[in-house]
Amino acid sequence: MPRAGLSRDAVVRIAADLVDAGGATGLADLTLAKVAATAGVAAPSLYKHVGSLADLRRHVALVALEELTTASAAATIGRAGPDALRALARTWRAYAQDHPGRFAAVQLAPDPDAPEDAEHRASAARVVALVAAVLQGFGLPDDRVIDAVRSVRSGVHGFVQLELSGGFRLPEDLDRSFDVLVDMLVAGVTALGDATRPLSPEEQP
Amino acid sequence: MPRAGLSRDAVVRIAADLVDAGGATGLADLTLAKVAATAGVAAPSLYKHVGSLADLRRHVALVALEELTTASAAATIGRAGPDALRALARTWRAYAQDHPGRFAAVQLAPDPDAPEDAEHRASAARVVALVAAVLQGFGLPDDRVIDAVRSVRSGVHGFVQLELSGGFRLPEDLDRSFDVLVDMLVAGVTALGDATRPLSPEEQP
DNA sequence: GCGCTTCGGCTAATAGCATTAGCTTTATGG
DNA sequence: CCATAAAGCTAATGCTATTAGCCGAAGCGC
Repeated sequence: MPRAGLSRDAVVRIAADLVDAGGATGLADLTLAKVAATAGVAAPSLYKHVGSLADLRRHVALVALEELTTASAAATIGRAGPDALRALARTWRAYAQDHPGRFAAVQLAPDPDAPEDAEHRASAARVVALVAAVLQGFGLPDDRVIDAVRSVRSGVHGFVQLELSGGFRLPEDLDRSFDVLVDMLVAGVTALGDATRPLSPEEQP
Repeated sequence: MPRAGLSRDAVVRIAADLVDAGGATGLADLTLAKVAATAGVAAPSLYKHVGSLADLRRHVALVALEELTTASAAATIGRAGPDALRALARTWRAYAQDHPGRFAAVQLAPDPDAPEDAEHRASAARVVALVAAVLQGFGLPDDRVIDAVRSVRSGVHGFVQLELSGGFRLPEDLDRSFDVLVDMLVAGVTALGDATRPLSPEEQP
């Protein structure tokens, strides 16, 4: 009986692909049985590489977070302000469309206390830090950055989530609606900076 | 052997309560076994009142949609424009905090084709129509209403979702962040109306 | 009050899942 | 060439949903 030559990474990769193939509910529908069948292995064998089904889901989330961070960084490099924010939003939506299951995994919140979730927490924090960095270009006061980050995450995340779970009816015009939302966020974050910055000469009343 | 006196509504109510007790993941964690235990009945007996576990989840979603619609209507009656929109947003967040499991069920998208989902589709459409009605007060051009509705839903839904799934770190300042987001949406929708409306006399350049 | 029908419960059985325990074989390193 | 660790296996447990078929309780016509 030849050996399958699995590894933890291989198992996670198989799971990530299965999860994407299952669309928006792919993560919920993930089972060890399917992973084992795809890998050509008996289900209990997976426990040599992964702690549990929940553990596997967490690792899929990690992969997704890393990919999303990498793509976001690539998309925003060399850009600043509204330009960077738009690129960031576009990247997130594109990632969700290309990887619906993985994107659902991004939503999995790590346990704030569990030590085995430390890597997950760090990875999630990296994405948030990236958003914060992009928003730095808007000259926000320090204590408003967190509000802006949360607003942007909420808007983009909410749109993408609704879109890929079928929450919007007409499939047409979705691109335009997304642009409208992103414009709102850009304007909102800009206003958040202006509200507390001293007026420039040409803005003087 | 005395009879339990169940009904479909009673079963759904028990399920809805269980789902709320389970927090953000309560809907995913719902099982017929738990419902049966709570009702004091054997699991197969539930099939006299409900078609399947998925069917039960769908009915929970229906209850949640109805409750959310009722609460939203009550909160926005007698209000218009920004005032109404703010009240709507506040109501959604409050509902999600009071009923995290039910709110997660709201996210369940009905099958656009399945005949048994007709009621679900109608109920979901009612909430959307209510949002559209609230946004009427902003004087948007007809073909922009849909963009505004989607943006508002995305922003509010996304924030609430992230909040109750633990996606935000510091529990403090969440109220302020939510206010910032809602202000962005109000300003954004207002701007969407102004952009295409002829300028009033005092706005003439 | 009597019987019939319907309805709401039951038990038993099947099948799929995650997970644990313990065995066996393969690779690997000395 | 052998010892050991890693990676697979089968068997077993216990949970889940779901189906089938039984049986007593409630309500109805008479």
